[in-house]
Parts: sequence; C-alpha cells; structure tokens
Amino acid sequence: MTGYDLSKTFNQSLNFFWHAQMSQIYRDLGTLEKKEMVTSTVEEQYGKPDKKIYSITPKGEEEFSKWLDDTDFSDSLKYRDSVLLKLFFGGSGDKGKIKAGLEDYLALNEEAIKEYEGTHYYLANNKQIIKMMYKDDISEEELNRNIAYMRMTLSKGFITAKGNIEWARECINTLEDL
Amino acid sequence: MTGYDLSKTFNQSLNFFWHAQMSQIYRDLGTLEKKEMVTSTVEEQYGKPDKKIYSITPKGEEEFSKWLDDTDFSDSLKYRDSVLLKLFFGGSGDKGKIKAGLEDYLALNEEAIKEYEGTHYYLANNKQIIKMMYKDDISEEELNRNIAYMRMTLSKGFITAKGNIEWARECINTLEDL
DNA sequence: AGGGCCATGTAACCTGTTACATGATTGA
DNA sequence: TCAATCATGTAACAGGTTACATGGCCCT
Repeated sequence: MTGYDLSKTFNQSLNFFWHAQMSQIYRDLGTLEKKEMVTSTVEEQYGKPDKKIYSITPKGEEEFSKWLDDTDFSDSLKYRDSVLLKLFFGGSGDKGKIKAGLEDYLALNEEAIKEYEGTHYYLANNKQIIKMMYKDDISEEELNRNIAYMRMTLSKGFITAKGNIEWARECINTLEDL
Repeated sequence: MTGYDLSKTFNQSLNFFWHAQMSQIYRDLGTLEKKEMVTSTVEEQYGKPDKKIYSITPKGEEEFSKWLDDTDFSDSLKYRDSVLLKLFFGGSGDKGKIKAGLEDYLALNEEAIKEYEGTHYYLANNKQIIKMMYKDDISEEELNRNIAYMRMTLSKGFITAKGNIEWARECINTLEDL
C-alpha cells in the first residue's frame, strides 16, 4: 500500500481505537524503511503525484509476529481521560457548563453507537472488500476468523460507548441534585 | 506543594485516569514557573534534601479556571487501546496466547474494581485528609460538592472496569468456539 | 546489610499533533 | 468557482517515558 492508502484504511477500520495523522504515517514509513522492515517501489502516474508503494519484508513480518505474540495487556488499564481530569476538579467550575458538556458527550456516544452498528452491518455484507485488506489468496475460513477478531474490537466499541452513556446519565442526575 | 508531594497526591487520587512520572512533574513545574503560573520558595531541611514548595499565582489561577471552563469533551472519544489494535490482527496470532492475555486482563480489571471499592470507602471516611487537598478554609458544603465530583470520576472507573470484564468474557467465549 | 522513603533533577528518546508547502483533476 | 480527492512530504512543537545521578535517614 501507499501511505495515502494506509491512512484511508486506518480511518475506515481501526479508527475508533487507533488513529494517525498522514504526516505521522509518512514519517513512520520512512523510519520503517530505514530499519528494513518495509521496502518501496515508485509507480509513475500522469496528472497525479507518483505513488510510492510499500511492502513488508521478511524482517518486518518477523517483527510484526513478535509484536502479536506479546499478549501482556496490562498497559491498557493505564487509561487517560481529560474529561475525568476536569470533572475531578469540577467543584471549582461552572455546574451548568459541565452539565452541558456531559450532554454533548452523551449525544456523541449515541452517534458512535450508530456508527458501530453500520460497521457491524458492513462486516456481514462486504467480505470481498475485507478480503482485499489481507493477502489475496486468503481462505474462507481464515477470512471468517479475521472477521471474528474484528467483531471483538467492534464489541469493545459498543460496550465502551454504552458505559459512557450510562455514566454520563448518572453524572447529569447527580449534578441536578447538587 | 513540592514536586514530590504532587507526585504522591497524583498517584493516590487521580492515578486511575491520569498519571505522571516524577521527572515530568519536575520539568513541568519548571516550565510553569517560567510562565509565571506558579512561584516557589525553598525550605531548608537537615538530613534531607531541601524542599522546593510551589504555590499557584493569580495568573495561574486564571489559566486553571479557563481550562475548567472549556467543557468540550469530544476529544475524549478518541480513545487509543493497544489491546484492540492487537486483537484486530488477532487472526494472524496465537489463539491460546491471546486467550491467556485476555484472562489476565480480566483479572486485572477485577483487582481494579476492588481498589475502587477501597477508594469509595476512603472518600466516605477521610474527609479531613481530603480537606487538605483544597484550601484549608473550605466549607463543609464545598467539600461535599468536591467529593461528589470525585465520586463521579470514581464511578467512571467502576463502569469502565465492568465493561472491560464483560467484554473480556465475551471474547474468551468467542475464542473457545473459534 | 539491604531496601524503602525522602527529595532533587537532567538528558535522550519516542510518539503524536499542527502548520506549512505543492499542484493537477474532478464533480457540484 | 469552490471544495474535495489524489499524493507527497518537512519542520517545529508538545507531551510522555526511561535511564541516569546524588545521598542521607530509618527500619528490619
């Protein structure tokens, strides 16, 4: 893929739990190339800028599978949230503004759920497109397995958004009684 | 407070949604002083290193209340999680290892819940200590209001951890059938 | 004798964001 | 005519982590 393709794929699939700026993708592809994890070939185009197509090297595959093998998930508990930081000091702030902020937050989470429902539907009906994200010669079983894993990440999105909504409702009620 | 005190307070109270290394705290106190948001006085100690006690300036208070007033929480939806990133590509990894990782993750979240229960209890029974975190002349109502806000952040911890557990159980079941 | 607490920081590094720069094609 | 899409990137900055450096006190 090119950096541009990667950026699009990124924003379509794993966007809700990982995102990257184009500038970061281009820079990181450069460093990956220096480390010989990827190689690139340039494809000329007319009327458009040339494409720089990257492929993973055996060394890169090895590194990727090492990364996959590390299943220590304890880091993911160290979670950072500026909403909570702000609410922690909320007593010194404006109650009305905080309530309004939480109402927006609630609405955003409801929108997110709708988006995830769309993706859920998409995963069920666009296997061909998903196939393209992997090697072309992927088997039906392998594809289904990959889709099962994608569904797990999606499920996390649902549960997180529902939790956010539950929490925001609870906070709004508390604020009304305060 | 001194940098050291801040670090301890940090790790005791807002640790679960915000954390900082000592080196970061010392560095940031330095930049805050340059920006005239805080001032410092040195207190000599014998047998121990001298203390450098920081206080917020009026300019700092103003900046803080500006920060509090910005209640746009939409950023907090952009959430990043390496567990999900890894699970997204899980189909290429080792099923058994992933399952084991998720089981550890589940256990860690159960521990977190126990910790939050402890904090919940603490908030109810240690008002004097909490009082110290604010100005000394804080009124009972103001203190209770602040505690209510702290409880809201704590509640987020509970809901998040419960969601994590629910999700991990679901994934483990899916993996068993895969 | 060894570990933990007190208390300060610096330096290098890694990761992510924002702003800037270029320029043709295509569709509303 | 204006915005979006295609396609590349650089530079500066912001925020966070890791490793290093110092050194006495107190408790087991």
